[in-house]
Amino acid sequence: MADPADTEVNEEIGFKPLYAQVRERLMRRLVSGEWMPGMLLPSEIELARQLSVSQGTVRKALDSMTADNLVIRRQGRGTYVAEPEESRILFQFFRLTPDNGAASFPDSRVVSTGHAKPTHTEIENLRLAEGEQVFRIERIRMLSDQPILIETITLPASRFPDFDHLTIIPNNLYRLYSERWGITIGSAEERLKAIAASSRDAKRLGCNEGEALLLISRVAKDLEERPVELRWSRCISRDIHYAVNLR
Amino acid sequence: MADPADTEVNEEIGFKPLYAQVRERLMRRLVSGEWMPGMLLPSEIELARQLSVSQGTVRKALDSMTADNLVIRRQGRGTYVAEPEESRILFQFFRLTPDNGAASFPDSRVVSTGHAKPTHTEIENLRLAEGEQVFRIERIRMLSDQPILIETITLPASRFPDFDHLTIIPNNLYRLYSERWGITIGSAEERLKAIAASSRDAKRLGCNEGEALLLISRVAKDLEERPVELRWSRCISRDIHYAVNLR
DNA sequence: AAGTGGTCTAGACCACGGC
DNA sequence: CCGTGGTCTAGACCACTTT
Repeated sequence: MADPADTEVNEEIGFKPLYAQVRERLMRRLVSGEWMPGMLLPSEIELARQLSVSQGTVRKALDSMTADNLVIRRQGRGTYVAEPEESRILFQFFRLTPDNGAASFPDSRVVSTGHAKPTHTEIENLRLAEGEQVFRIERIRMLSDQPILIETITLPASRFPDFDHLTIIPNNLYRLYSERWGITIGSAEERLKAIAASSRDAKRLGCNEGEALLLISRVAKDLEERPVELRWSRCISRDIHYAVNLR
Repeated sequence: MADPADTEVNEEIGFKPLYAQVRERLMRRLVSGEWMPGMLLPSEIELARQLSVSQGTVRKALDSMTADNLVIRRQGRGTYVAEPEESRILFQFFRLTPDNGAASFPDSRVVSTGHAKPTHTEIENLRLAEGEQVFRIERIRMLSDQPILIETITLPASRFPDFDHLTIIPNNLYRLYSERWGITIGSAEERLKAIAASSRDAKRLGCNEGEALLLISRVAKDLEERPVELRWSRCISRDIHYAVNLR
């Protein structure tokens, strides 16, 4: 029962190590909603028994999921599904940092919301089907009461039914996606450019028209790597920078 | 001999797993220059014998070094010290990508070079000692013959003796650092802002004064995490973006 | 004391590359 | 063919957390 060839057929060129197959089977249970954020997973030994592999193989699968921030392991307690908790989101998905001092979660003020027909860019980035509608949110975010950025968030209406029924839009959207629609954001791709502030953005941000702004466009993806959210942020980078670690 | 406590003293709170100790011992041999880029390391079994640990422990140490791009493992051949080769550098340290098309290594044209007294910023970022001199390079980089960025590179003169004796300054500086001074760049921290083009930069880049530019400031570090190079790049981001993957 | 993840070992077989 | 790294297993002990 320990032979890789026993548990799954290896046809043609497509060999996959057993631990990768185990990871996929665990991922399926995550995606299906069987294991919700915050929940305790079965122990390594129990999972090994269920999947008919050794504890070491389960461990290697769980280690790779830990590296991707999908689960959190605590010695003596067990393995938990990662939660979209503020401090983690801040660390993982928010790269803006004050030039002096530590990063913190910025407050938000919603400017507008509503359904719309998607633009060409939105259709491409969110891989929308023909005729699919989107929901847009525009909001201003501030650090210590200073507006620092204005962002336009676009969601495929089909994956977020009744978004417009929300009475309030919380600061931490990724937690909302998870709790209300069971959608977990697992990764994101960001692209940065420098642009000149439009008169509209300048007015909202309280800066000069034509001032250089950092434009951050983000495509956030779920656990199956499907694009879920498109976000355009225009940011005053006078006292703030975008930080990246290269290794 | 397999007991962690045997091989190194674990005092007070400072426990370190055996594989981490092995990694440190291997790192020491890398840093010392015993193993130069491109060289073949001893096999896992041989290293295990030398260090009196199991092959699995050596493997865990080498795996973590692989994750940090310090060594490259090839099944059937062996484990090699990573080289500052163009395609790898491009992937690891160069995040600028054309909006349409793949990234490529930009050409360079040196504008000026010379020794100088460091600025306050340079002293801080490079952690220079009192009175230490720096060497500065200013160059323009182009993609398909279009100037896209101008960069100012600052090096501590003490770590790069006779830099001014160079007849030509190659495009791939990190390979030069490695071959000429045995300095390997292992990681870098980048900070991005949007700024308005100065008249000087505008002239050199062929853009309008006041146009929004992407400012990228990078501190590159050696294998011991000591800062080695400071680089300020001002980039025209009209048809180019800075790409980041968040996971 | 019992259960969990974390570390370490030893041995087996496989896939790959060069002889 | 042999030696390499890659995978998988089984079993031991450790450190941590809860009961």
